[in-house]
Amino acid sequence: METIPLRAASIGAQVHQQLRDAIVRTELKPGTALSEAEIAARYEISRQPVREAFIRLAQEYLVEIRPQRGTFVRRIVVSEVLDARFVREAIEVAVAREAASRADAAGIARLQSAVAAQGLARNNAEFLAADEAMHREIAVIAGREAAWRVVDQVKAQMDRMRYLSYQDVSPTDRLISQHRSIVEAIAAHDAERAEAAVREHMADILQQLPQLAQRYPEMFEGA
Amino acid sequence: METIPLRAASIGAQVHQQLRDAIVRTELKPGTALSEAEIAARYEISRQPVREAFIRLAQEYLVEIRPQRGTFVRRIVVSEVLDARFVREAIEVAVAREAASRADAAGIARLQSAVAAQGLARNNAEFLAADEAMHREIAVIAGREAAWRVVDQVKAQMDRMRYLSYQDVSPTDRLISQHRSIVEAIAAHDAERAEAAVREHMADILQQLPQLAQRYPEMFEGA
DNA sequence: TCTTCTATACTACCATACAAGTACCGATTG
DNA sequence: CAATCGGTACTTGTATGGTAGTATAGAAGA
Repeated sequence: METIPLRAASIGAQVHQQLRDAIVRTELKPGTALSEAEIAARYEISRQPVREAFIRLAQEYLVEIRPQRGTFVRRIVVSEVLDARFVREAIEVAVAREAASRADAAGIARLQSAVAAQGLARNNAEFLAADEAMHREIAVIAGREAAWRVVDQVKAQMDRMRYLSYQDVSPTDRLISQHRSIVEAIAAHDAERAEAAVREHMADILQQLPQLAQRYPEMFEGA
Repeated sequence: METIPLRAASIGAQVHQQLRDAIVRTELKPGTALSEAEIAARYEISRQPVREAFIRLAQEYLVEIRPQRGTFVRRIVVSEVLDARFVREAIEVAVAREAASRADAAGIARLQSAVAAQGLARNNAEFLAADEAMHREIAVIAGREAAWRVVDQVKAQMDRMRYLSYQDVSPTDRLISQHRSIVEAIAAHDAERAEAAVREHMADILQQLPQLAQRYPEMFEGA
């Protein structure tokens, strides 16, 4: 048995990953100017890998490259967040329905423990991680991990908004109880109820959007 | 009134666009080896923009970059085509329902003429272009152009398969009549019927997939 | 004949240098 | 004082050279 060396990812890919995380968690605030040279200096690498990371990020709508001017973390656009929710809801509803019809005992157990883990999260970031893990698990059960990849990309815009509410004002209890409803519906192999539960959940996630847009106007696009 | 200069896209972006088209139309066949140097020479540019185009294509799952080995047009994977269809159906159903509830007279007229145009297509490529135009128009009517961008990216895998059937064996008549059903449902503001029509349509699009996989085994992945 | 080694010709990756465009600050001029 | 011009310090875009890893063909050896 040979251990596959697990090729180290290219520098460009690593930089992309790190910047992406920082942007999604709003450690890099919307509107911030990035610079190939500055980041290259910080990591002690050349500009080229950084540039390639920027290209990847631009394709994900996380930064905007303005030629000869600069590269900027894109501001949050309310309409884009709503569009992301629309797409995510459409996909996740379909995924949840399939999960409801295909879930076995082991999968249901994994879902239940995933929900339980959410109650233990002690801050917003931990909760969001547990949240994401559960949604992904539903996709796995449905045999639609590929669909999750699409959701994962689309929901980045939503996540930026959610990370802004770092105070635990967010009603995590309500979200958890919604998660519980979804899991129960899947466990009962009830596609209709699963769909309804997912839709209700999606409607709630963006509850704070208007307040946040008002509170951090410099991070949002428009007037 | 000043004419905006319309900045020329960077070379890298242009190369990306051209290669993407060629791949989706299967002019560049699945499995083909690409080469930074070779393409750079053909366009008489340097390797760097070509490399950046490769990175963009890799992120769209159209090519696979194998470090120090080469870059290859990804072979068509049947399961990925089916996954693409799943995601596309989920989104387009939601879009069609919204279109049904919001369509006005002008939009309906545009849809009807789009369907009419499909009957005039004289080859597979023309038909597919008209097909795409109509689906996009539905998204416009629904006010969900952003959702269409996601569909557009996901459906590239499906399109490669469809372009393979360049002989007019494909039952375009049937597809057109399905399109007509979708338009009628939207015109009647009947979301339920629109959803059903879209689902039926999506089921039909991949009808030829098994035959194509058997006919062009070198373009498909797996045994 | 079959296997193994070696030279060679690729590949993508990274660093560096240069080019071209933009923003801004300050001096100069009306 | 206001407006304009010009230099400077940025920015991203492109070209090129060098590096390390991979595949392959052919020679040498068993």
